[in-house]
Amino acid sequence: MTKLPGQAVRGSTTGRPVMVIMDVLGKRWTLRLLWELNRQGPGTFRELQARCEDVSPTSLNNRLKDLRNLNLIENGERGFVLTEHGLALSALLAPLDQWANGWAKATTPP
Amino acid sequence: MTKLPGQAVRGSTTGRPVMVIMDVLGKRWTLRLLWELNRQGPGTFRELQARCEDVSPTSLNNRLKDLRNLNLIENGERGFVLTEHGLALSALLAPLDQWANGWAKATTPP
DNA sequence: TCCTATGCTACTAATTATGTAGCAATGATA
DNA sequence: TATCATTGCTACATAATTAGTAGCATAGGA
Repeated sequence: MTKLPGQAVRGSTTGRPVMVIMDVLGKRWTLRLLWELNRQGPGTFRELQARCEDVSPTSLNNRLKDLRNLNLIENGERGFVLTEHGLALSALLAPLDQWANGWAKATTPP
Repeated sequence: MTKLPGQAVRGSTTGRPVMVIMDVLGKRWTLRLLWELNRQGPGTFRELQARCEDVSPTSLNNRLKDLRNLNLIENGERGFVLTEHGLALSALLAPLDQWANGWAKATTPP
């Protein structure tokens, strides 16, 4: 199910790590989950469901499985937590916010 | 079809720009396309298809539509080109490569 | 006129996501 | 001890998205 580094993914037979990560980031809710875990910290299953405005449990569970298999999150005391790697990855996403604001301002009429 | 900034997307009714962009980035091939356009420059429809290891024309066309509607790519002389905003966005993705290599090294056994 | 390359569409099949209901396990409460 | 609430999670049916194959219309060059 979850594709690990070294394994082929859709669009890349090489298994190059960046291709593997782009494959999971290209699944629905993955980016959002990393975003929420980074911004609001650890959360339980149902908390995360609420933060993502009622993502279905099926989808949430699948994404959590993916992230766990890839060593990006783990089960902690207070629910699901970013690992060291997950934290670093989600930190890379932080500049997206500022970029998006400038982009939206220039792209859409007021 | 394509959701513009200010419009509700799955998981966010606010239309916040960062949510809108995470919605499209969460569709298959979006990240990969930005990646390829940034790394290898502009390309024709069929070139991009090849770079993405034979993505179906249906999917490619849908993603190109999305990116065009969002002012991230445009049709230039040599095919599809990143706009100013698209270039800035894809530049944000560049650190993913280095991160992924470190992550894979630590995550998977040799 | 023929050939090539362009972007792109129709159509069907496969994969993935959603929505609803609810389960088993754990721990607190009464 | 018998509830009760919360935990992570699953079953199942439906809907939406993606993929694969074939091919079209247009434009340009030989």
